[in-house]
Amino acid sequence: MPPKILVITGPTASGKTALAVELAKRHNGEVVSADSMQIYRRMDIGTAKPTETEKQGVPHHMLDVAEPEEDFSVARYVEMAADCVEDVLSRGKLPILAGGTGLYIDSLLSGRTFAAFDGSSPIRGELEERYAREGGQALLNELAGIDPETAARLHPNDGKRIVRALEVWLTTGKTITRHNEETRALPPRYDALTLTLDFERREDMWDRIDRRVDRMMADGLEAEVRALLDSGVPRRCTAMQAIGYKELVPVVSGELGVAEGAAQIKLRSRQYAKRQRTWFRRNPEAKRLLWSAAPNFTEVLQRSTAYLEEFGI
RNA sequence: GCCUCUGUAGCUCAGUUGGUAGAGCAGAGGACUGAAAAUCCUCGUGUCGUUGGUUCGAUUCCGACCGGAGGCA
Repeated sequence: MPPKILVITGPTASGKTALAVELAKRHNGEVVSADSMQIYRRMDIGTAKPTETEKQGVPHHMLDVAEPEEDFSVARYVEMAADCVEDVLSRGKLPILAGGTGLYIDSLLSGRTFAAFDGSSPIRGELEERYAREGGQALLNELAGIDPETAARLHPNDGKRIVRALEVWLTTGKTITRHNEETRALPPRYDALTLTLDFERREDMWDRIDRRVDRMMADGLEAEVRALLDSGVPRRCTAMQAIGYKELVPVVSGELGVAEGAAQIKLRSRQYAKRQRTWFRRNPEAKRLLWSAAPNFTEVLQRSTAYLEEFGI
């Protein structure tokens, strides 16, 4: 039986950080972050990275492990996070995986492997160029001759996935369909109890998001973005695609008003939360913890503890 | 007070030479295997401001009225 771990997830601003810390204190745990943007250093306010005060002395892993100008990836995340989890387990403590990046969580738990990827190879760049020049349908037709299954499920506009499917074929000689079959057959790496936080009514979630964005702006998010740009972080890198950052680039350069920028962040956060919910909904095993109009932390803690006992942690 | 423009989907606006209407944004649902806070797909009936008139038929033409914007006094 794979080792047991606890997973806390949910849409943005649903209280994952606070619950993770509370449960860590009660169950001798350490937090392993599962957040695709909190991995970057110097991006604290906009990613809602837990502060020292919020951590309450509980060790946190997978925060600040990359520079903003670096290109991070799921594969790297799984590799590093797995080491963290092993380390926590080896010290006899409970790993608590907490974060909102569904792909990272699922990949780590399932023991999924990723097809080889050579960052120095020109293959991806060439495919992207062909996609731009010849169009998605042309590449999709080509893919259909190699991997008809993948070609059938991809849309001509889904450039990213078409390019990756061809890239996997060209670099490994194996279709991505074949690779997926193999990796799905692997046994799960961990036996996870997943707690999914959410709101009963989405208006309450929107409220929380709005208030959080207001606080971020008051805490100096604009200055944080400016500092990143001033230090030479490229506008087009992965880190600058984070919500709260890309919206403030035009504010820093004076092309957009602060109020308009903040409104954009709120809007994009709501849309992001919706996508997260779609992802989490497809895990039928997860225990859902819903906030009612007035968040009741005591009750959620009680229920979490009951789930933990039932699960045998 | 007079003149001009304007009132169509939650918002911004098209449009119908008279046969009850459609885009963008917002919103909803879904997908997702090395960018994932990314990327991609699907979904558009609403007293066409109100009320009379003309007409077989009006959201479309005409009048009045009620909002809004601008101009002249």
